[in-house]
Amino acid sequence: MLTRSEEDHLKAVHALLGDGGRASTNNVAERLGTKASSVTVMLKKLAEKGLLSHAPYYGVKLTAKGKAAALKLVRKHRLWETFLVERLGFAWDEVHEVAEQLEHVRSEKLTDSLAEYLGDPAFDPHGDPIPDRNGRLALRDLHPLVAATEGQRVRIAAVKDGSDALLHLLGRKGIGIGKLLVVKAHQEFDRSMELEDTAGNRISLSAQVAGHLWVESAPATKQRKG
Amino acid sequence: MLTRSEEDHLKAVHALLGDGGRASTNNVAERLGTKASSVTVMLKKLAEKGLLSHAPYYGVKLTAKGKAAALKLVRKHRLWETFLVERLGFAWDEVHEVAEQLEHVRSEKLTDSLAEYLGDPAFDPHGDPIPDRNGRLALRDLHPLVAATEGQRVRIAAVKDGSDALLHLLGRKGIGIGKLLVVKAHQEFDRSMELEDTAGNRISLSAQVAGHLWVESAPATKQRKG
DNA sequence: ACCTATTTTTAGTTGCATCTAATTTAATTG
DNA sequence: CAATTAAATTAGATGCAACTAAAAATAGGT
Ligand SMILES: [Mn+2]
Ligand SMILES: [Mn+2]
Ligand SMILES: [Mn+2]
Ligand SMILES: [Mn+2]
Repeated sequence: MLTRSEEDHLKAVHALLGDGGRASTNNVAERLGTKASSVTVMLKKLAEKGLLSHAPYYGVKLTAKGKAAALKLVRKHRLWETFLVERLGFAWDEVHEVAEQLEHVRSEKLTDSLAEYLGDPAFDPHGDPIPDRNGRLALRDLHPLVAATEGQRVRIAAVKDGSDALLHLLGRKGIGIGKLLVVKAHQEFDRSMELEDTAGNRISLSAQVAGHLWVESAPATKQRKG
Repeated sequence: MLTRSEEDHLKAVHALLGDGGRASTNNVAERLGTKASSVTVMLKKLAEKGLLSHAPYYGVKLTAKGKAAALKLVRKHRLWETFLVERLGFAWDEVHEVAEQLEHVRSEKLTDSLAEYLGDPAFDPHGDPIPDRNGRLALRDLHPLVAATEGQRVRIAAVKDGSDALLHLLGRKGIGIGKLLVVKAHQEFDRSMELEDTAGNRISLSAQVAGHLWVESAPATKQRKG
């Protein structure tokens, strides 16, 4: 049985490794708002419990057991986010903090009932995939928006590493998951992008904002969502 | 800001006092599955924070602030129970433990959105009243089932202090909140009761079980629920 | 290859929530 | 009303999760 703190550390390690990155002690500490020394102690404890292997001064690697446990937490976090947005009417920039608490509620039945209630969603409100009961993730062919060429039609598919402030800004600009856009221009000067939505509205995104957006190529004919 | 343990102690004190009873250190400890010495320490802390007054060796009384905080917790607990039963399909004997966790999730917006989503219910799955935003409870005229006279029509309105095992048993006997029953007989010998439902099925309840049930008198003509 | 800056770990401390054991206070009863 | 019993509190210990400060190990630059 993991404590709440152990769960948060495990999830942080998983998230950092998942980005192809390395889960350094400092990285984890920064993500959790604690200090490196505290993280070292927790990593030792997680290693003790067989969730990861820890080579002091080198780094950390999740075991199969650790990976499975982390995916369960990710599943719970994203299911709750989905519930908050789709059922309770939260904005997508208001859910993270609450889901951060809800993910620790312990009940297999709760998680599975919630998933079923929501229609076993494959993606959360930020476009992140929701692991299924067995930890499997839906696969998609995503591209960074900033790599899209002028004239290309794209559909917003995910916001990666989006702070609440970024999400709020995007919301105000009318950008959400599923939104169809046409790339109008890449500005050489500041690498900002000009886009146009299906209603003909112009949307300008700074390089910093656009860099967080991932898209699917959108066939000109078919269309899923406004 | 209260810790989870402080919240649980406050809620226990409120529940024990509410039954007209006294919230003795031992009562609280038993309710929480801890020891009296631990409770003393927590009561001192809650008194420190202005939620209750504690006269050592005498007893404890909630302040207005403490009462309000306790009612908020009760509200959250019962709203979650309602959600679990009405939306996620939990049985009424499966929700307490999970709600015991969910009640500690901190978010005003979550509580209010959940209440609204559920249609601002006034009673939880066990027939207990759900405090509104301002801590107000719906009033009803309830009577103990064991005081009902032979031939009387009653509607099950609440199960008081029901363990999960009791709730499960009642469920198996087909008894739930809103159920209409006619009292057929009180057995002198063991104080058990014979009842009949609207479909003509006979239900026999031991004194121990019947003692937990509270009813409204049911007018012979009008009828709310099967 | 050595020195230095950075990262990580270890050691020792604090606050919290529990426990057991000892003490104190209150209640009961002969 | 004194003695006994029961209840509550205090004292001291433990485990957890954090911290700061000190030590150790690694990585880079000359
Ligand atoms: Mn969390
Ligand atoms: Mn998300
Ligand atoms: Mn609780
Ligand atoms: Mn209830």
